[in-house]
Amino acid sequence: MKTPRPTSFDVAERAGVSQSTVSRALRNSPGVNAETRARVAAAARELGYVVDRHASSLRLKSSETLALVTVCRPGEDRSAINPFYFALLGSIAAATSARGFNLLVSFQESAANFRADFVASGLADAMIVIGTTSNRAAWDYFAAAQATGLGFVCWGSPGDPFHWMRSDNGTGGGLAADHLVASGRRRIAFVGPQRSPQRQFDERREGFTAALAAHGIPPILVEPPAAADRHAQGVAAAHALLAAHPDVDAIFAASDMLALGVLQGLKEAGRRVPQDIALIGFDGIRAGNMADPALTTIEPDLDAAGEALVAMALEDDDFTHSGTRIPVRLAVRGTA
Amino acid sequence: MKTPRPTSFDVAERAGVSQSTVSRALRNSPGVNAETRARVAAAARELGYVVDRHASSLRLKSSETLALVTVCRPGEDRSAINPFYFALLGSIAAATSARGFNLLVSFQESAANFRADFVASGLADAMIVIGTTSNRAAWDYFAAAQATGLGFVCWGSPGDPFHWMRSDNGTGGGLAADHLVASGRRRIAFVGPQRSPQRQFDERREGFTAALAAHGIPPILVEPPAAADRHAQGVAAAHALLAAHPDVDAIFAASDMLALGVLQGLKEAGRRVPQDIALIGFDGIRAGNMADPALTTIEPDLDAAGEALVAMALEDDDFTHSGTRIPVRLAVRGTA
DNA sequence: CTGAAAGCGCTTACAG
DNA sequence: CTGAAAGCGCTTACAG
Repeated sequence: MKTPRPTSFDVAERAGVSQSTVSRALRNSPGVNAETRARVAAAARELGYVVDRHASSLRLKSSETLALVTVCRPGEDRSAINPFYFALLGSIAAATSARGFNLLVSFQESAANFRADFVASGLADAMIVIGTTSNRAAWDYFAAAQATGLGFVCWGSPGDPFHWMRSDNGTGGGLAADHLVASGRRRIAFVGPQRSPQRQFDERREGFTAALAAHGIPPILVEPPAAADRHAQGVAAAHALLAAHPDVDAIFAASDMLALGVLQGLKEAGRRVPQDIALIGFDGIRAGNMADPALTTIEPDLDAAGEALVAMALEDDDFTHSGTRIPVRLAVRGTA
Repeated sequence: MKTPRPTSFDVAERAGVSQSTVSRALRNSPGVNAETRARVAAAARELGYVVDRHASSLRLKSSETLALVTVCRPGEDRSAINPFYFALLGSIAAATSARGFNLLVSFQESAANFRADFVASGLADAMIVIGTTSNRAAWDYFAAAQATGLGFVCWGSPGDPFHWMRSDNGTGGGLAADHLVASGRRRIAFVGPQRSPQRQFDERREGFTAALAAHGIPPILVEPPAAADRHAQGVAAAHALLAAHPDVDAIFAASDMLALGVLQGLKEAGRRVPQDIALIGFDGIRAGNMADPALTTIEPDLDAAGEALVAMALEDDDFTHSGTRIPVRLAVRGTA
């Protein structure tokens, strides 16, 4: 596994040129004779030579690498991470790779593995932080890191001091409300955190209630009971809602995981979806599409989200795009 | 964003020692006076100094980084990647981080972004390749890369020349068969690729049919029709199976995504699950748990898989653990 | 226990 | 267009 790797000096010797010429030829610097360049390329190929990225990065003071931190729930199994974040990770990876950059990922959940030194150590040129906003300790840690001068970009809305980007939540909430009202629903509930530090849930609720108000409908607001994860919270919330408002005929859940839990709760209670109760989620996760019926949802443009996050992290030194909204659309499927 | 970072010389000056002493103190080298060490640590903290990983890696010839490549289906949206691979990615990340290593991830799908030079460039110390075995071009590329001397570890069974690790598929197939027979099923089908290069599907089928044979039951074998993804293949396979064998009373699908598609197809055809037809999948993806009814499945121990893959990639220079089987268990939920 | 110095493998200003 | 040389920021053998 450990044959000493060839260096640019080995390539130089084989090509019969100096080491500096090898470097120039391989970096496509201007002013290298075409024939020389070809000879160097051939020698490099024959030797299986690849530029040492550490030496190169050290010299250039840039690593062409982006660090992506995903904040997890403490104790959460890695395979249980909200699939929305995995999907966002995928779109960030695509945007990173399109720029020829590498992506360093890190899942963090507690003081035992909090780390924000990717940029400080030169490992990465910029950092993006995504993941659950429910992990207070993690966000306090990153707030402290930011206070020391480290700039990074967040998805969601963990708090005011951060540079962030998030879905156009208000518009999404409005789309959900309009769709439910247009399909004849009148006793409409919002299931989602009301007193959370997570601004995006407030925005979804506010956009939703504002649109309902325009139709003269006051929403039923349901705070999901505490539970192991969003799905379990949704199940419990459905039962609580039905107990307090048996005549509810539509529900907008603040996230798909919550909505999938609500769907299960409604079925357990013998309610038919969408005949008895219509249901709309938020996020567009794939599992929603495989639910029965398939979950109608507000779907952010994930490709746009990944692209915008990476662009802001890598190219927008002053974070002038902080606060940008990612467009959402209503994806009508089976539940509403 | 670009204040010049402090170096070990800056720390040395502040602590009133030489640069070499700073390096030793910070690396916890033996033979550094405790008081000196403390002074250096304090100076580093005050300056916000972090060791430059490129300089360090260049000197040490080791990057403490693992590269993880996920092979995708060409044209596939990043958010549509089989969630099993995201879950595996998560468990690999956990095992990597437990060793204090960094994880570099790369999603690859076509010649436009094939890359295997993470180790050759010094960026990573080892490489793991996971993802769909259906992308022939990708695996040909990695086979060629391996032929040039690059060693890496794969999940699944893309082909014989690779060092691999995979689920105990045969045992899993047997568990599925025994469970179906024990619950009284007799007209039992296997839905999964029969003529694929993907050994793990063969193994699941073989373990399944062998166990069925012990009960004197011949299986109905169904090759899923070509479709956009496994889920769509499952839907189509269910319809094809019902057309050919209307009296089928149990199905074992080669993967959860396939099973979820089968479940949808069965519902479309008006069959009740599990009353009319029992269904078992393979993989233990989270979406299966949220299906209605929740999908009974064969679940590999993902934590063990991540740990074993990372250990083999990082610590097993001769790949002596190639061929290791990850244990699986039957997770009985709603569909069987 | 500590310091001066070499060297890891590059990139590029400088000189020709 | 090409080469000799400096220097990126570390780690560690060598000397004291």
